[in-house]
Amino acid sequence: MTDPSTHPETSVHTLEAQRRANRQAVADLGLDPYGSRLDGMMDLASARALFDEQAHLDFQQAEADRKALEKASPGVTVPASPDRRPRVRVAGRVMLHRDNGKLVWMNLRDHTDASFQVAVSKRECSESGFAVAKSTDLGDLIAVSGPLMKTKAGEVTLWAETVQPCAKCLAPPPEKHAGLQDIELRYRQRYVDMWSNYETTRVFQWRSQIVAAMRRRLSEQGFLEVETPMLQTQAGGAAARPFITHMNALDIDLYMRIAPELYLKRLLVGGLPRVFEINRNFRNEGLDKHHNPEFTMLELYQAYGNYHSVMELTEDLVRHAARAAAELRRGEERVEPDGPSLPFGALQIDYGRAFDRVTYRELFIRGLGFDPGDTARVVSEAERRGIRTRNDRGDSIDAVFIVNKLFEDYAERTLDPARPTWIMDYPASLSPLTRPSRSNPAVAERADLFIAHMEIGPHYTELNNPDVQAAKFREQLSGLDDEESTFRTFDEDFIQALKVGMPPAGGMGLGIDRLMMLLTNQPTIRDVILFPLMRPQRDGETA
RNA sequence: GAGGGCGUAGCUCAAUCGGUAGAGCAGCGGACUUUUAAUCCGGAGGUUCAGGGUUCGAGUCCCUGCGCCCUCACCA
Repeated sequence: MTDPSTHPETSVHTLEAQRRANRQAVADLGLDPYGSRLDGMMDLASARALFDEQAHLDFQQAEADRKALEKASPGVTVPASPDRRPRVRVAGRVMLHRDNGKLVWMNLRDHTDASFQVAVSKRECSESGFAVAKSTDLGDLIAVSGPLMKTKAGEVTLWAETVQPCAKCLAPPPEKHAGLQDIELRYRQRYVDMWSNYETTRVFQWRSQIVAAMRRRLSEQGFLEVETPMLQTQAGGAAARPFITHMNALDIDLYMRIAPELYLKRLLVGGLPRVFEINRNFRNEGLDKHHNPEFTMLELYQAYGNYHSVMELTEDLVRHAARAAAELRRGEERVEPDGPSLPFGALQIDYGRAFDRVTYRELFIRGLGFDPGDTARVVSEAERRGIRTRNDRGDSIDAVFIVNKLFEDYAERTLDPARPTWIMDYPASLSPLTRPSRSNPAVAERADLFIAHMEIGPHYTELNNPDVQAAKFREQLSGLDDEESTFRTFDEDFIQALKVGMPPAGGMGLGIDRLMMLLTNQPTIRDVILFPLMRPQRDGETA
């Protein structure tokens, strides 16, 4: 292995070469530019909070008195002023560097504070600390210790006594005011995006804390978090194309899961009445501002519940999450601290009031002006609007799919995006795997939550009759084309589990990424996923 | 998968009808002990995404490829 630092001639850019030289200047002081263990460290926000106004004023006064006395009595040595100012040791990334000659001003950033001011004076700082400050580049990590004071302009500042290098930033940093703007670079080099654009770090801190609040809420309500297989021998629980991988030891193909559903239901059979999982699903499909091939889903099952009971649960959970988000985002414009209402782009979404409820049929009539059961009208209206009513072979497409196309294009869009809304009671024929309503077998006991025109999560009354489930599996399999039938199989073991007896249950899935877009006000799913999938770069390639 | 847009200095962005590729920041040399995107003086920095073509002349027009973004399609 060759150390690139000892071979700077290998196409090292000028700017990096300069930084390597500055790193050498630190090494020449006898210091390790890459630092070492430091105890008694404090984050920047905690340090700032420790500032003591009175101690600062007392010290200033004492110093003024001392200097006056020295002036009045030349030759007399006056003892140093008593200093009760809190002393702290902090570390951070250097965001700004203002070198005034014998006084260097820097602004540090860490995960708690976007800008924390440090002053390094040749008079008060250690000799090596001052030298380190002089050779510091933007983007370096440094540790600083000293008392907290306030400048003339009123800014809390660490007046450094020591400055130590922690890590050199050899890569030239983004523009110091605008930050890293290039969208592609922000995703590819998230580690630069995060420190350069402080908002990015905050969004991911919020995401983690909001999900933690949701976990606590579910735990309080008796739900147990579990982890079920991601590598599955058959990809079940949803209708989606899976990723296929291969296991060498058993020489079998495996599927990355598209949903945990069939395993979570096995746990209901096993006797856990309330289970949930927050984890990744993988779907081998397109990607856009609402889809990433791997995404995080909260899936939950409640024994002895139904779709109404899990709707109530979700409504409480989402409201609770919104409250947590509002608490974290307190002080932001259009954020109400107790959380009934949060901005999402131009919208202001109210999570406090009861979510709207509308049945599929009602919404269809509202959007289209006629009953979805009127098949002749459905076909004629579809044709009038240019929607296909025949497939490639010229056969009539089943009316229920035409109804749904009309529904998605003309009815869903009539929803108020600022009002979280449940669409309930989907046609049974559209939801073949859902339990039909006992009072009206034509509708499925299913509800879907929509916010800001995004589908957030389906809610179901689960099937627990093994014979009905088996029949529905078979029905689903019979209608598949060649491609689909390669990865859609009959899950014998799941049917076996249902034969053992699964309690009646409500189940739901909640798209965590989309919910986080809403609660952190981010326009695309990539902005709430730390490392969204990017096509690999083939640099240096010539045609 | 289809259509549209974009790709210029390390970063953020300009460049009129096809006519010598510019600025700010960063970086470099110098001055400066209360600065706030510090300021002042001086100098430096380019395979205009890659490859080909048209032209006296291409960042600009044409073709191909790569990547990103947007819209649509696919997609519980």
